[in-house]
Amino acid sequence: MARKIQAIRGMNDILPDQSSVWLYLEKTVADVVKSYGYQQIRFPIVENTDLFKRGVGETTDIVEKEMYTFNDRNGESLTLRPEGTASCVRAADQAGLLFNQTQRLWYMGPMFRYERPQKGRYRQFHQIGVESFGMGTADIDAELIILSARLWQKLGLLGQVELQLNTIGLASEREAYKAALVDYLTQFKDQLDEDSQRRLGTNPLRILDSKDEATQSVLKEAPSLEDFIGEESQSHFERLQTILKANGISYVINRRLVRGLDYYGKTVFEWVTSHLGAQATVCAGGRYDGLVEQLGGKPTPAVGFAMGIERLVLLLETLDLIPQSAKFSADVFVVSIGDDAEVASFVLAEKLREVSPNLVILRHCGGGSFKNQMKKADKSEARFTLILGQDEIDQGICQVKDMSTGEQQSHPLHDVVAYLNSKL
RNA sequence: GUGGGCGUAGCUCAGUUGGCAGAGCUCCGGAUUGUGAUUCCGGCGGUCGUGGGUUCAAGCCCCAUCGUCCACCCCA
Repeated sequence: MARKIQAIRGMNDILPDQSSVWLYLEKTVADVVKSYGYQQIRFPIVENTDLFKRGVGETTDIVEKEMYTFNDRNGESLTLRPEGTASCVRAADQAGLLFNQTQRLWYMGPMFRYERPQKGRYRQFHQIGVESFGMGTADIDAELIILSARLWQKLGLLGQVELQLNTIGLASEREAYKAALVDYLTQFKDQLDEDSQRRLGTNPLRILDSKDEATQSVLKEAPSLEDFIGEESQSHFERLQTILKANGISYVINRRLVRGLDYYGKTVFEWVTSHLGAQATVCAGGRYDGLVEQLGGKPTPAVGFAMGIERLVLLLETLDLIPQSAKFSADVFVVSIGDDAEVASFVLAEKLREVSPNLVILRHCGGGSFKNQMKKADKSEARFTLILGQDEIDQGICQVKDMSTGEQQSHPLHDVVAYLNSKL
C-alpha cells in the first residue's frame, strides 16, 4: 500500500456527523442576518499581501508571523486571508458599493493563520462576519449587537455567553493614552513580566490584559484609558448603552478590552464563554471608521463583527444544544430482492421523491442478502422500510414495515406513495 | 516560537518486574427458504506513529523525529 498523506496540521476535515451541525448553524445565521436586511458578499480566499499589511496592521502578530504568504508565478506576493474584514472592504469598495450609500453585508468562509493549534483554534478556521458601512452613529453598533444576541437566542446560547463592551476612543485619543501608558510602565519595566516588557515596544495596550500578578499590581496605578476618551466617543458609547438597555441586552463594561487588530476605534465588544477552555471569545467586533480610507477608499464609517464557527460548533456540542431536527437521518429505506424488484423499487423511490421532496429516501445499493439489507435499514434509523420482492411485483403490491413497532402491512403499489406521505 | 500530556485493529482502549499482540464496538458470514435493534457461534482486521540504540529477548527502557491534544503567546 502506498503511504498515506495526512491533512495539514491545524486544518481539519469536517466529517459527515459534524457537517450537519455546521449546516444547522449556517442556516440559522443566514436566516437571522437576512431578517435584519443583510446581504451576503463573497470574495476570494487569496488577496494581495499588502491588503492585509495595510488593513490588519503591519505590527500585529497576524501580519508579522501568522500569515500564509507565498509568491505567485509572476512574483507577486499573495496571502491566504487571515480574516475577512479587509477583503470585505476591498471587494465592496472596488465594486463602488461604499460610495454615498449604506451597506449591510455578511460573509462566511475559511481563514488561515499559522499558529499552534489548540482547543478552538486552528490554522484553517471558519468565520461568519457581519459588516455595515456608511453609518457613523451608535444605532448601527447597537443593531449589530442586538442581531448577535438574537442569534444566540435562536441557538439556545443566550445566558451561556457574556457580552463585554468597551470604547477605545479615537485613534488620536488612543495614541495619547498609549504614550502615557508607556511613560508610566517604563518606570517599572523591571517589575513587568517578560511578555509585557516586549509588548511595551510593540503593543502596549495588550499589557492591560496580562495574566501576570506583578504586572497587574503595577497596572493598578497606571493611567486609565477612560480618562483619555473624548466627548464624542463618550456620548457615542452612552447612546449605544441606552439602546442596548432598552432592548434588554445585558453586558459588562470591560475597560481592559482592547482588540488585537489595528483598525478598531470607539466601540469594541466581545461575546465570551467559560465553556471552551482558553479560547473564551466566540464572537468579537467593533467600529473601524478609518479602515476604508486606509485602504484607499473615501472616508467611510463602518462597524462589524466576526464569529468563529468552530468555537460555536464546539459550544453547541458541549452544551448539548443540537436540535434533533438538525441531525441527519433517513425517513424511508427501500430494499429489494431480485432483478425485477430492483428496477421497480427505483421507480417507486422516484415517485415518492417527486411527491415528498423533503423526505430522505435511502434506496439500498450494493447488493447483499435480504437480511443484510434489513440491517442497513435498521442502521439508517428510517421510520419505514419498503420491501419489494418477486412476490410483491407479481401481486402489484409493496410491503411497508414500520421499524419502530415492527408492524408490516402490504399496500397496492399505486397507493404506497400516498400512504407514506400521510404518515410522514 | 515555548512548555507539558498522549500515539497499540476502522473506532474506544487494556497490555503485569522486558518473555508468543488482547478486549469491546464496527464490519462480514451462520443459527429453517424473504425480515432489522436483543441473544449465541464463527470470521476479517496490527510493520504497537517512524528511525536508531540497549538487551538472549522491546508495545514496555534510552535517544531522535513526526503526529496529536492542552496550555503560553496571540486570536474567532
